[in-house]
Amino acid sequence: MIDIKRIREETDVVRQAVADKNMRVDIDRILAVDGKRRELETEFNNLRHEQKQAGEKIAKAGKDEKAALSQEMGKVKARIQAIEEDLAQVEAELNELMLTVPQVPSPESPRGPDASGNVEVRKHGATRNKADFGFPFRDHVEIGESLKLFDLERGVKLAGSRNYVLTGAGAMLHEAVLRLAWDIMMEAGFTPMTVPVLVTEKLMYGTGFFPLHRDEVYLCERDEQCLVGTAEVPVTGFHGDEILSLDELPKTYVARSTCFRREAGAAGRDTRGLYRIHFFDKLEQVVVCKADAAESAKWHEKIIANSEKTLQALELPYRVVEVCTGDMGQGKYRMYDIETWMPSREAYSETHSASAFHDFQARRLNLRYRDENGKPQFCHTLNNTVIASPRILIPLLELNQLADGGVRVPEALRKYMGGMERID
RNA sequence: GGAGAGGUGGCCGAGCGGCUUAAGGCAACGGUUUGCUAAACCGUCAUACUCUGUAAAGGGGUAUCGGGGGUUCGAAUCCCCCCCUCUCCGCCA
Repeated sequence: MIDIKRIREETDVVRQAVADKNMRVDIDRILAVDGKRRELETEFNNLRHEQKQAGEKIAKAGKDEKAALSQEMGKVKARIQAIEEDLAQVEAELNELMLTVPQVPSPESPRGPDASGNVEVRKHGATRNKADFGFPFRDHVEIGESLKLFDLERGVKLAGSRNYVLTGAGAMLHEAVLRLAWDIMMEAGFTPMTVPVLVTEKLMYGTGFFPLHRDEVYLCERDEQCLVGTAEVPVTGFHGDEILSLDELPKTYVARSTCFRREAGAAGRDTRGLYRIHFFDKLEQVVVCKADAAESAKWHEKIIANSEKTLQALELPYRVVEVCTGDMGQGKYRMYDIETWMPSREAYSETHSASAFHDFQARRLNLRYRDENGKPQFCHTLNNTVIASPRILIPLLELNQLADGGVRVPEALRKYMGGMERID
């Protein structure tokens, strides 16, 4: 959500944001409905004022006068009820429209229509293609099946397409990666938490996933709850409807959760292996800080650094990409993806996503703090993947495969795997 | 899942149709007093929208007593539905 005043006062800026983000939002309609709302509200307020004053008079009046006044106020009551009905309708429409208005992106974000407009910021580590291995390259599916690291067929048997079961050393590797990431975040001083993964719809609106991305979410409609696609949802919502004091900011949280995604728009895409699946585990970092662009930007850098540190510990080559306006999504102010090199795809592929929202989520969540002058302000929120598995196992297995068919375990993971140096 | 009791400002807690613009207390903040601290005393002490107004400020109005609907000239107060919390019972990792 953005401030409606901004739509009134900086209409062109908002229009440009809609265009830059490749969205369609009827700004004129919003302005019209907002005007109508204010008109009705003023009338409502005036009538209520009249009603309240009359109420005082009636309380003190004699019997006859009381009856006369009451009858008179009956008319006012009817008008108030009519206006209330109109107002409710207008407010509902305005709210619905407002939920679709994008955050105005950073002037520094590259402008572009889609992923093609994203800009590489930096690279780390040496990449290797299939031909560079010096022995017949096997992709992660072949490695996993031969070493019994996961079972895709039985995953489908249990839960349908895009499901899987990690087994044996595969499950161990999955846990090891998450535990390494956990320890890195503990060292960074973030506060760990466990959070519900089945949450209210209100929270999905609050974090900006609804209404636009409803199709991508599993609904438990009988209970009016949703399975989250990321721990960002409950963690960012943790302080919703609160006014934090300045001295308790920033809040730096990290939470592991299973993430559920319908992948509704991706039918037929990335169907092989563990790349695009309906559930996975992710360690997510979330920062809530004061509404200061520089402060917010500083934390954005910090949470990206945490993720890079994790990838470096895993010895994985990656690049950081700045996401352009057309690809960043409705709520984002600025966004970076980290893409890890995957030899089977002969490409860097998205494994992390670092977003700065400014006050977009905080407004929807009513997440505030009291500033230096004691005035409530909306916080800024940010989040980034620390590690998501099993997707990260794709480059991990492929890049560490050995000529003899085994897989080398990276140094940093060995202590989480009982000292195991290789998987055979 | 069954039975009962509740949900009022940052917290405690009164109010159960119109002298409530939500009493009183605690905490917090500002001030007076003081050698310092404490105490005492005085003051401030919700949020949102809106109108008015200013260099800042300020002032007026409306809404909000878990959420929604209803009754009434008038609802924190009465009625209905929902949500949540607590106690007891049942079930359970």
